[in-house]
Amino acid sequence: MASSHGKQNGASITNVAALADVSIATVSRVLSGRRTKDDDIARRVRKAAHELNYSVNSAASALRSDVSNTIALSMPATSTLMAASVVTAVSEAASATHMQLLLGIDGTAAAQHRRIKAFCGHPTDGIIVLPCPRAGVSLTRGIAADTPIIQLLGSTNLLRHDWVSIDNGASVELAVTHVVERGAASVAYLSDEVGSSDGAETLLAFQSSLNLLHVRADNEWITIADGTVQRGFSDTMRMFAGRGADQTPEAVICSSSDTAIGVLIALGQLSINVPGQVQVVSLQDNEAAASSMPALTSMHAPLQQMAAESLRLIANAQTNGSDTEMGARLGRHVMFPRRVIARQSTRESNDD
Amino acid sequence: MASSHGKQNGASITNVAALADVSIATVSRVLSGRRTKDDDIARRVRKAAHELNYSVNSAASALRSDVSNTIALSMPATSTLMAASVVTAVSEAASATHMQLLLGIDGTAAAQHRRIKAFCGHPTDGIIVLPCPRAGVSLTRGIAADTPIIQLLGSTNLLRHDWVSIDNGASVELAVTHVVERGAASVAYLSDEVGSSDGAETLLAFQSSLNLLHVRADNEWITIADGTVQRGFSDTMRMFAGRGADQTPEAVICSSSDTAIGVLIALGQLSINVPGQVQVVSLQDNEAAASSMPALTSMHAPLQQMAAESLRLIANAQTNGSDTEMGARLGRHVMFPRRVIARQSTRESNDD
DNA sequence: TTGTAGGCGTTATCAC
DNA sequence: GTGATAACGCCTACAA
Repeated sequence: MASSHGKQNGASITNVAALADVSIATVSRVLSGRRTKDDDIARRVRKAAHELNYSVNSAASALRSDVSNTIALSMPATSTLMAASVVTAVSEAASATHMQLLLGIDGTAAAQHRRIKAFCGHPTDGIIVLPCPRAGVSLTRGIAADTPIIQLLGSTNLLRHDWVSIDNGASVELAVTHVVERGAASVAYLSDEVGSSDGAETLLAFQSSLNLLHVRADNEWITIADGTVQRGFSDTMRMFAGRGADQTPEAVICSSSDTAIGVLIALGQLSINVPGQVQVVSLQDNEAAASSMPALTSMHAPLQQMAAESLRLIANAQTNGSDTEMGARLGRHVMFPRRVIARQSTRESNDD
Repeated sequence: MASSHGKQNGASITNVAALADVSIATVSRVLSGRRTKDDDIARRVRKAAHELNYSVNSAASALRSDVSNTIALSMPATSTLMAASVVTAVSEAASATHMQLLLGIDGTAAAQHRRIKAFCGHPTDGIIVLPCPRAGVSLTRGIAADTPIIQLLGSTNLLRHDWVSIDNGASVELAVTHVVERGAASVAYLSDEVGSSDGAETLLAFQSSLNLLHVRADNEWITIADGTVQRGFSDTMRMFAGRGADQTPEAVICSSSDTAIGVLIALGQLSINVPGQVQVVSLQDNEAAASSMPALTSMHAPLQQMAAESLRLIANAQTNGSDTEMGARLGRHVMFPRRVIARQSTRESNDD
């Protein structure tokens, strides 16, 4: 008769010990790798465990050892591709270190606050937090847990803990460098709304890159608007229609991939060759970028590395403990620039 | 001095009991709502718990009671908007029932198999599985757990358990009905590749809808290709350029939103009014659909309801237990049609 | 209604 | 290196 509860497969460490004819302590040691030798006993234990389809009850393990091999991830409720990529990256990083991943998605800062608090109650080795768009510094107020918390992404360090984020300035500089290395001497920039600090920071970095790399950019080549396909289409029509090559930029950098695809379609209508006459780059990748014609060169955050770094910081915080004074501490800040994914909308490098 | 382990906030049920001057049993009962009265004792307990920032140790709770309030979700590693929406929906459904969510993302069927097995080891009340694209029926081979497993989405029932999926046929019929109710008598269909069984099923259902609703669709109005913006643009140019109104469809249905946006841009170039002369609908929603000009009417799966239904099936399976014979059982199959999100690219309904 | 005590499955501590 | 035993924090019969 099966258990009437949601109980797991009946096999426990006791059954394995009985079958292997050893003590439960030995079973525990063999299966957790705390035993060096690989003799007959070890084999017997592993065989018994396999036969019984045994796997440790992580609740009991966590209860006794205070190590849960579980990390938690708290995110805002944005159904964007970026969010999906973050989840995937963190999940893979967790798997790589044999950790389970607990996920909580919340729409408001208040809900996220409760979520983080609940995570602290769970036996969790660490918590990764992507702050809600409009969250304040009170996100971890009143949460005095020993559990290490680290912030991933976001524009400011809300949690006052370790922080892993994107280097927007370095990213746009890399984009400009990319097209310049491939022969462009003048660049247009179709910017996001600068309401967000990210947008403003990126625009600023773009302008300083111009000086740094001796690139021309007329004022009317820098536009600020939404990130739609149509915006890219209309901006490009206005910028390129009926003008000679010396009155138009040799490269277009867009904040969003959708905008860049609008640019590609408009240039196609105008019979302007990409990447021959004009190169196009997007600062952010999306699903459509790889399948556009020509395929769009775009940038994306190295989320795998950022997730791995987050886990490293958690592991590090655990060994260090909270022995350091926590007064006005702001934690480490690790920044990663986006990487260029070179596709057909930019030329072969001159360096090759 | 803080604990040197990754230990949680020091407060345990014993501390709360001491501070409230009651026994731990009373604390447990009050906090789990198993005590009806709301007298002074209950208040004292809650106050003490709050002051100590106490939250139950779920590992201990799960160990003792065999109910973990945790469900697991196993997904393939596709960084798509759909995947993000599924995760969000399941997370919200879990939160609504006060469940924690354990997430595992895997790229291969073999990895997913291991993942599901690992989930069974954890104290988990149920497992929701989105099968990897090319997974076989061996996905749960050798996993004889009492933990209920249910399949979410996918084209075939791989797990031979309860299954919650999308009704593609009903969805496309709803799309055709939508434009017909708004005055269209002829419809074009820009289909996905029919390599997937989903695509073929949808195309078939589209054709049967034509008869059912007495709608005209010339052969050349039905095209099968990729789901890009450019495809929509070029198909539309070919279909509409230089033709009179009696030679063109009054509505265009697209499998993908990107394709539909290409259609919108092309119709704009041809000065054909949307939705006045031609209505446009996409069978799938994406980020860009709401911000296109005009905003794109599209469909999306009712993932919140599907997630809630999944949890309901899990809860149901728990009470039923595995007392029913498991021989050739295939489980219940619950199908949901996509819903129409009416935006500007289709007209006001005649019924209004 | 309340308190007491036993046990969930595992790991840590101790003797051997 | 091995085995007996005590904890981990909580829930729940059972007794009061």
